[in-house]
Amino acid sequence: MRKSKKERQQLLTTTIQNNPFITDEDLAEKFEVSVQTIRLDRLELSIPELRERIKTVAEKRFEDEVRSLPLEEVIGEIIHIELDQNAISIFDVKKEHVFKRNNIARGHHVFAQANSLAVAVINDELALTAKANIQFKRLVKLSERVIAKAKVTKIDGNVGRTSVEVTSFVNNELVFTGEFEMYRSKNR
Amino acid sequence: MRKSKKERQQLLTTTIQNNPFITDEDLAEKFEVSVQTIRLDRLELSIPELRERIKTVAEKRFEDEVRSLPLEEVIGEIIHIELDQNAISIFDVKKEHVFKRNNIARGHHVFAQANSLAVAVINDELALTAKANIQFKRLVKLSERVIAKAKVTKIDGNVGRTSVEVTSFVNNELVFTGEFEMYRSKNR
DNA sequence: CGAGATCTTATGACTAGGTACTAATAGTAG
DNA sequence: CTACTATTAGTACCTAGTCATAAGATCTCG
Repeated sequence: MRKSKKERQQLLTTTIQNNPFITDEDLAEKFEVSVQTIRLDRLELSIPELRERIKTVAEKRFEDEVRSLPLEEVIGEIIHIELDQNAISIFDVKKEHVFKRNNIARGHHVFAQANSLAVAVINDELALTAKANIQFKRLVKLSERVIAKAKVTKIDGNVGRTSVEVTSFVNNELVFTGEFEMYRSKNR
Repeated sequence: MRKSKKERQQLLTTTIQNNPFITDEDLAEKFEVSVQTIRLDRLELSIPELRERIKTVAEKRFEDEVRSLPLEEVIGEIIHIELDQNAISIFDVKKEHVFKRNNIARGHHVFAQANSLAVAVINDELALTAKANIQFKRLVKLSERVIAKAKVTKIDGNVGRTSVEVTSFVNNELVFTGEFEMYRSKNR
């Protein structure tokens, strides 16, 4: 039994919400219409294509992961700080921070140092990472000393966001850069 | 300065781990090699393509969502149960379960009924949804009564997984089906 | 140094899952 | 019947690859 357009579109919305991984072809089969009709429906309903939907779900997951890092604890030792200005921390790479087979530091330790410093430099105990754009420039090895320098580049009081740039060095060689966008609780 | 293949591949692994959303083209630029070389590297390292990586991240997120539903509470009323065999529950759709504009039930309530029944039918207090393959067949409306029937289709003691099939009806009309794969704590 | 091995690059054919556009057909209402 | 809406089909193009082949560049070792 064929459904009315109105009915089909409503069920389509629900179906996609509950399974973002479904192709237009499978939807066409499920609703007993052509692929083109499904696409017209999606267009009308402003529902993005499969890959875009998947990407959106994945980005949420990625954000979740970035956020769930242990922010309470500063990774490394802060040797200088001017709140809402800049800060510097030192992190010595130890055995437990590296892969056993090659003594290369796991990426997330370097990231964690930078991220926690980005949090610490903000004059707000409840600051939280909203977004991060990061780059690893060079491998970091066992026994190396990572110097992270954080600089607050923008404070936007209206939307409660603060931008922090972190660069990390080993012996004056750049090993990591990150641009962090942070929530501040004061204006949230 | 160009890196050795070995060095490049190690850094490539880390870079992708930390940013699964990066294209081969961006990687090629970053490492100052051709796109083909990046692809050969990925092949050698068994790192999947962008879209596959994104899908994997998204699937994890989706699973997280399915799992984070409130499983402790049975949605609806259980009117029949034979543990590790089958079960039936009733769920009356109320005002708070529907969209205001059209009185159609939000998909996740129908799912939650089925999922919680799948949990309840298992003779294990700590059962958890590992995976679900679900289909909405028909819209469910305000004041309709959803009858969910769960059947345990497979108990695999070795890997601690149990399969449960749930079908939901309104006035004997099929509105939802789901196949749930559950963790059981006893053999986990 | 030269040969062989390894690595890198380029090209072409193909895939999946679309978007955008055009046009024809079918169904419905006045 | 006409006008409108809904549906279907087809074409050209896109992105981000995979796979295969082959040539060029670089490295290593005798």
